[in-house]
Amino acid sequence: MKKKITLKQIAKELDVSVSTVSKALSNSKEISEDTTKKIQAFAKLYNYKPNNIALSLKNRKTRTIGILIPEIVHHFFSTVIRGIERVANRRGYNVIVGLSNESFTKEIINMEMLANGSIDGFILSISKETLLKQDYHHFNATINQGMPIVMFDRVVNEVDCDKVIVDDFNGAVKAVKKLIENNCKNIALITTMDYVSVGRLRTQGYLEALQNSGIVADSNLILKIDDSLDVENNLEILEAEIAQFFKSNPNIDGVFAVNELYAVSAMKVARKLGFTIPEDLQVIGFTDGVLSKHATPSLTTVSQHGQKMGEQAANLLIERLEAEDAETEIYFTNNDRKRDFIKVVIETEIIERESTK
Amino acid sequence: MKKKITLKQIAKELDVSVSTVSKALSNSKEISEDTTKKIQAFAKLYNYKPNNIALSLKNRKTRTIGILIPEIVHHFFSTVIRGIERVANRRGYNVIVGLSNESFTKEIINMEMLANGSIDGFILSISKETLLKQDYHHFNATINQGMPIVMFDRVVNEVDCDKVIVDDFNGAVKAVKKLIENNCKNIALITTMDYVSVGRLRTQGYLEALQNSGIVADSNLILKIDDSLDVENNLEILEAEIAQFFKSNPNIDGVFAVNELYAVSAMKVARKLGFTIPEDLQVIGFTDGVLSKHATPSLTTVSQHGQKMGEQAANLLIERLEAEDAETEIYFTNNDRKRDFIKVVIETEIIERESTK
DNA sequence: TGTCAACACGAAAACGTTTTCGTTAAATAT
DNA sequence: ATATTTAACGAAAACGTTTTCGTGTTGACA
Repeated sequence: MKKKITLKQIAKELDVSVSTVSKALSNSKEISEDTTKKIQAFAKLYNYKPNNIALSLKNRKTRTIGILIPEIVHHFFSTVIRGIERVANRRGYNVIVGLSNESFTKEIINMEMLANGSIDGFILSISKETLLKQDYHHFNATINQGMPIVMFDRVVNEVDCDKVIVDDFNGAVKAVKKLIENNCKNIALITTMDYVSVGRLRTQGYLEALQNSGIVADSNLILKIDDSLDVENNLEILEAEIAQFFKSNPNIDGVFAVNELYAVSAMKVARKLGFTIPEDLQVIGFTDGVLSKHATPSLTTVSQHGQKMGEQAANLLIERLEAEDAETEIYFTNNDRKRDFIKVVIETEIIERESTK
Repeated sequence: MKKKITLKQIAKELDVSVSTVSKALSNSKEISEDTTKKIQAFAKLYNYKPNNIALSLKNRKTRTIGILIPEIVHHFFSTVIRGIERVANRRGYNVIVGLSNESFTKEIINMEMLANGSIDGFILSISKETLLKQDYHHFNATINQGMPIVMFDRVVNEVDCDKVIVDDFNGAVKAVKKLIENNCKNIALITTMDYVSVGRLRTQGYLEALQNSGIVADSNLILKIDDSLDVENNLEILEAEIAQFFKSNPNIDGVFAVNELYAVSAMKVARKLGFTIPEDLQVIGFTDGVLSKHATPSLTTVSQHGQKMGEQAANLLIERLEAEDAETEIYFTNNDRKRDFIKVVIETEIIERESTK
């Protein structure tokens, strides 16, 4: 077992100083051609690679990005990670991921664990519990310590940082508008409780689209699911609620659901109740994932472009990190003040499939 | 912006030495009660947390685990990550993830990027391209450098390390046996090309189950999909192949597919061709993911227990890491030799849903 | 009064780098 | 012949810790 070799060992072996080895390996012209050749050959032979931790300590930066998300077994979040990883890797960064599991406490613990030097900045999406508590001190605390944060999807005005979101509002507007154009007269909304910001925005979009077309919203046509319970493992409850909803409102001919699962479940229930899709009932979901694509009938959705969000977030973060570098290196840089925080809005797009006419 | 405070700054502020501060914070009884109190109060006030990088450098271990997987937008892999993260976090470790994207080169680059001190050990699943090339030198190289590896799911005999796999063979046997018991007479297999080990094992299981029941396998009933093409984005090709397959073999009354997508696609195609499921045709897939649960009809599957695999893998790795620690700390430990490499086999389980009788 | 422990703390090394600043010897310029 | 530059290298500091080994000051004891 040959442990990784260090500069010191190379130096000893070749009977030169550590500094000489370091310089030779970086092709410093302080070192003679002969010794440089000799040292580089030796280093190559022993497959020398500088120790990352030592470099991190010296440079006071780790070139790794911390990702903190509520849940990883989730198509949307994994596409975001893929996006982040893509650009991070391309730009020479690593990513380290933490999962809050939708818990406030785990979010804090994870942040503290990573904020002590392990990473240069965060990309995160806020946990449900945190949104409920509306306690954002941990975000502001880490920002105050000089560690930049980029938030995506589930963001919040109370924290000053770069943000990447999808245009939930207009996405919903587009979807409902499409249903209206397709001649739906009684469009239902299946949504979550209000505290997750994205759910609220999509609900507002629904209302807006109706109003724009001169339709008065009927509160009976809005079904709010309590998503504090784990729906994935309580599918029957969800389906029962939806069934009840359809039975109380037999005139429904269009459904807009704020996520994929609700939409697919709605289709499933509706078909059992005798609806034909899209003839009797048209359905549009939000978030374009695997379910939408493979459902029967396949689901028309509002695409969220998770990967693009991840890429944008990573670019924002890295640019800020490297701007900071420049700022400390160049002494007087008043002309190049830190840029303001920006909010990137990713446009949504309707992907038409079989669940609409 | 208050940057994180260091021992040195505390020492200066309180006019003591760095060593005193360090000892006081760890409650060393070398330090008087008075100074200890004072220092701890000050540290708490300024929210002192030791710098992780410095600790890593000093201890020559990072308490972080490197995960290297072919793809993250994939239900199975994300459940594995969830499992790893769960136990890693519980045992005080972080996880850093790299994606090989099924590419040999990216796998190597990622490994080298992480192996230079950033992590203590790897948990990985081999990329398709690597399996094709059968070139495993990078795995053996990192192991030789003293960095332990745990492989899961896609493993290979040529590398000596701990492994966690599912019982692909017996899972397939069980599934096909179930179809036979359910009175299927002509059971088809939809599988991949042979080079991914798991596909091969599942195929063998299929053959074994047939043979056990005295049925001669019919090669016409085996459809091999070339999964080098990106099926997710070429669904039509996949479906066309399957349709052709059904048409050439109209007597098929049972299908075993080596993954979820093939199974769901088979159901979709079959229904379009007029089959009723499960009456005319019964289907079982491998890998229990979102698709299986939400398909119509929902799919009977062989569950892979991704999360459990992740947990087992993490435990194996961490135990080995901490055994190494013990070995270097206690000088004579001949009685406690390094344990042999073990292969944990996770039992599969059939989850019955609507696609079988 | 002199010896020795106990106490409370500091100095320094170590982890693996990079970089600044010497230092020596040879080469060139004056 | 003397002064100055240049080439080639080494020493040491720094990043933030922990830990080993002093060291000086007490107080107790003979």
